[in-house]
Amino acid sequence: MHTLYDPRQNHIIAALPAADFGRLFQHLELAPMLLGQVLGESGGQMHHVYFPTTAIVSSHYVLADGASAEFAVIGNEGVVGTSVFMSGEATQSRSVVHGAGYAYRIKKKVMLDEFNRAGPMQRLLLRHTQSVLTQIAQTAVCNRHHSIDQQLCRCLLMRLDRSTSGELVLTQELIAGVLGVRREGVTEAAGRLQKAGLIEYRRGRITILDRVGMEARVCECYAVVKAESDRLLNGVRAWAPTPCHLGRATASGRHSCSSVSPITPAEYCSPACPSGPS
Amino acid sequence: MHTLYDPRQNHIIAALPAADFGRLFQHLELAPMLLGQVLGESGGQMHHVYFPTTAIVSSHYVLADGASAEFAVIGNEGVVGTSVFMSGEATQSRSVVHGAGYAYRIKKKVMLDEFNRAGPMQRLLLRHTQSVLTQIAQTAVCNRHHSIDQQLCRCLLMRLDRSTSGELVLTQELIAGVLGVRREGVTEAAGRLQKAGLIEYRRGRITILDRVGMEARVCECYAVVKAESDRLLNGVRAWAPTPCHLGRATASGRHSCSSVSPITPAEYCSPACPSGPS
DNA sequence: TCGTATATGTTCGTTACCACACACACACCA
DNA sequence: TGGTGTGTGTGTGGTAACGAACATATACGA
Repeated sequence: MHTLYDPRQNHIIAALPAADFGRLFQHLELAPMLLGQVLGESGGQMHHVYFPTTAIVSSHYVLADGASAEFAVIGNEGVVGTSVFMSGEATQSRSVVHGAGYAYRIKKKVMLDEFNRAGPMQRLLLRHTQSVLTQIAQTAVCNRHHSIDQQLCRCLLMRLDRSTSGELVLTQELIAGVLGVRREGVTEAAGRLQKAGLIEYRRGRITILDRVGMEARVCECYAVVKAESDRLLNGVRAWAPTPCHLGRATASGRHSCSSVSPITPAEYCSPACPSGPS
Repeated sequence: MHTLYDPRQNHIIAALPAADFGRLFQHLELAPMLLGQVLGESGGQMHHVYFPTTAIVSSHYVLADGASAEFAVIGNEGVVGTSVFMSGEATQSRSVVHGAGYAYRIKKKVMLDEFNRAGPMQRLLLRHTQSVLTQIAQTAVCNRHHSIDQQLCRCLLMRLDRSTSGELVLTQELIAGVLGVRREGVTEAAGRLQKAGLIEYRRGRITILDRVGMEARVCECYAVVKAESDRLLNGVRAWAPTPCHLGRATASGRHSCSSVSPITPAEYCSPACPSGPS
């Protein structure tokens, strides 16, 4: 359907109505994303907004002493550079390419103008920002409560979801930086996963052998973030319902009191609802 | 200047131009916020957006096993219920009143209409959301790298900043839930702070005796979040400059390349720039 | 083909935090 | 005034992750 280089490989671009897409098309610039390339530096401004197609971008914080931790992974489901339209001007985070590939980028000013039209693009961008917000919050809790093993699973699965091939190109050193733990800790955790037959790796390349096994070992954070991301993305595409297992705290039916949402109440807890964490 | 019950005690409301404020005024409803009151449940929808004046609200995640961790504290500088205008419909977080007081609330639909005017209110809300985003991300990193002592300091200082009195009403049990650690850990940390003469406490009431000492002991996260919050807030009020110490990674002058921002470049690094962390 | 940089594996003692158990004490109400 | 509940203090042992030092293996270019 799509050619190899089609901006609509990015879900946000793909969700745009034809008119909006047509207007933006001429401003979309194909940008090769090299492993390790820095898109946005902490405290700096971004001059473009990036819509990854095959690339994977990691956003993380770097503390004064050099310690860091990732709080979001963005692939072709999202956009890098939310601070541009969030009126933030600068961002406190650092965005680095963790999976080589391509992205389409748009100049900051063009993006701002498009955002200020308050049309579909604005809605899409805000939804995505909301999903990133969820991802960050979940990461905060995950960092507090879950083991390195679980977080390694989460890290790998999130990257696999955004990867075109089944093999991930990343070193344990890099993962350690991402998770904010020691490299040795990652070596040990990865060793355990390999011994369990879940993954296989060699010098900077990791292959997930048993996806189901990984999902059984990962903490709930992975499923929650994925479900929320899917919900918000589907929401902008086809106004799909909230997955029912997300409403565990209000299962008494508060969902149905929606008055302004375009979601069809009758669709709640449809068969398409993904299964929750084990 | 303000009466005791004035919505403009909330900084976002206060930053609205007269015309916008006038339009919204009739929809602002004073709501007493009781300690422990739940404003938004995980997975549920919010029917109002809250602008705290004297109340303090804590947003946190609750994991499936009941473990939790706070990722944002919101007082009169912000707004509770961002998911309403972020097109999210539902939120994955839980918002609880941690400081009794008042807030003004607006019905969801009114808020949405106002947001979709794409005027000053939208800009204000997006800026605040960006600041919350920073707060969450920093919390994620803080949870990973910093000690309970430091996080307790951060927790207390953030609440003190948003409190009207110098005495905080919260138990160690509550703090433990906020930080996502054991109650005993908080007892020990609080004991150390008291022994050092920084705080004084008795059964559910904590007084900060030595603010400077607390700021010396807290991790950088407190200062970073506060600076970013101030920057974004000042930005919406008087289009004030980015505090110079925030631009450490791009001190070579990338700030001044702003082309679409209404910030006056000449004002960068003005004398009003707050001092950074020690 | 070999040298080298880089990635991974392994060990040690140390530390912060956890889980559980229980003693104490203040505040409030009957 | 004395009971009761809730908040706080303390101790014991266990564990996950840390910090540092070092051993080994792989990929790749000279």
